[in-house]
Amino acid sequence: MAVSGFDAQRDRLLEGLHGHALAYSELGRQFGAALGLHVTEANALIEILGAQDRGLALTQSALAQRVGLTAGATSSLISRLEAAGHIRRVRDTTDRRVVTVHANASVDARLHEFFDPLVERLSAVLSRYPPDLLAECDRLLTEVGATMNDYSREQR
Amino acid sequence: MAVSGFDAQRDRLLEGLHGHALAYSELGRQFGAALGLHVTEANALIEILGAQDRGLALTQSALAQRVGLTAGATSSLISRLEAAGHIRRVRDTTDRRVVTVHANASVDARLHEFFDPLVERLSAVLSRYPPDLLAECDRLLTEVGATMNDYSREQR
DNA sequence: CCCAAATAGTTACACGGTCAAACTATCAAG
DNA sequence: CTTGATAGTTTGACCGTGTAACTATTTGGG
Repeated sequence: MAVSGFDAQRDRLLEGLHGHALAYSELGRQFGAALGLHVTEANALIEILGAQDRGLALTQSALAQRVGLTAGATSSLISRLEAAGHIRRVRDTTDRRVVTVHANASVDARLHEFFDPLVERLSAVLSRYPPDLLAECDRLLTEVGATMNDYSREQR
Repeated sequence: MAVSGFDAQRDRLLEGLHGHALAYSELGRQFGAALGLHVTEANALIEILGAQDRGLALTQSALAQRVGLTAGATSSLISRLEAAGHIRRVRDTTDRRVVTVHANASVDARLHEFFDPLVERLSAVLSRYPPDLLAECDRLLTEVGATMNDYSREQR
C-alpha cells in the first residue's frame, strides 16, 4: 500500500515535471515565432539572454551544449542571430580561442515583454505557498535536476 | 526584505524548473541517438510511448501539438517512425478522419531500458522526502504548469 | 435528405538548418 | 620550440519542416 501509493505519487511528480518541460518548450517556440526565429534559434536566444540576465556571458561551446548542437551548427546559428541583429560575438581576451555571445538590449526587452507577465502570474501562484515549502520544493527540484544531469553524463 | 527574499526564492524555483527542462531535453536526445533518431523523432516517440504506458493512444493532431509541428511535418515524421518499425498508424473506428499512433513492444522495452534506471534513482531521491511534502510539491507543480499552459494558450 | 463548412490527415516541393569533415587559430605542457 | 589539445569557422550534402493544395470524413442547418 505505502509502496504503491509512493509509486503513484512519484509518477505524478515526474509527470508534472514532464508537463512543465513541454510547456516551456511551447513558450520558447512562441517567443521565437514573435521574432521570426526558428525553434533552435529561439532556444539559443533564450539561453543567451537568461545567462546575461544573471550577469554571465555564454561561450559558444557552452551554448552548443545547452541547445544540443555541434560546434559547426552552433557557429552557423550564432551567425544567423548576429545577422538578424539580436546578438554579437566577442572574442575573449584571456583566451583568444574563446568566443562569448552577447545579446542586444532591444532583444532583452522583447524577452521581458514576453515572459514578465507570466512570471507575475507564477509569482502570484507561488506566493500562496508558505516560504518553507517553497524552499523544500526548491531543494527537491535541485536534487532531481542533479540526478538527471548525472545520469545523462553517464550515457555519453 | 520579505519581498526581495520571495523574489529570489521564486527565481531559484523557476531556474530549477528550467534546468529540469534542459536535462529532460538532453535525455531525449540521448535516447534518440541510441535508436538512430533525429531530435524531433525521439521527442515524438517518447510522447507516443508515454501516452501508451498510461493506457492512451495519441492522435496525430495531439502528437503534433505536443512536439510543436504542423500536420504535414507530423505526418511525415510518423511515416519515418513507421518505416523504422517503431510505430504504426491505426485509423479510428468512431471517426474515420482520425489516426492514432501505436508504438511497438520492442521500442517500449528500449524506452524502459533507458529510463527505468533513472526513475529508480529519482525514486530514491524522492523517498527521502515526507509524503505530505511530495503531495504539496506535486500540487505546486501542477499549478505552475497550468499557469504556463494558460498563458501559452493566450499567446496563440 | 442534401449541401456547405469544418475537421483530420496526406502529398509534393522548395528552403534552409544541421552534421561531419577539414580547416585555422590559440593555448598548454614537456 | 614543438606537439597535442582545445575553440571555433567553413563547406557541402542530406533531409526535416512549413506551406499549399489536396482527399476523406463529419457535423450542422435548412
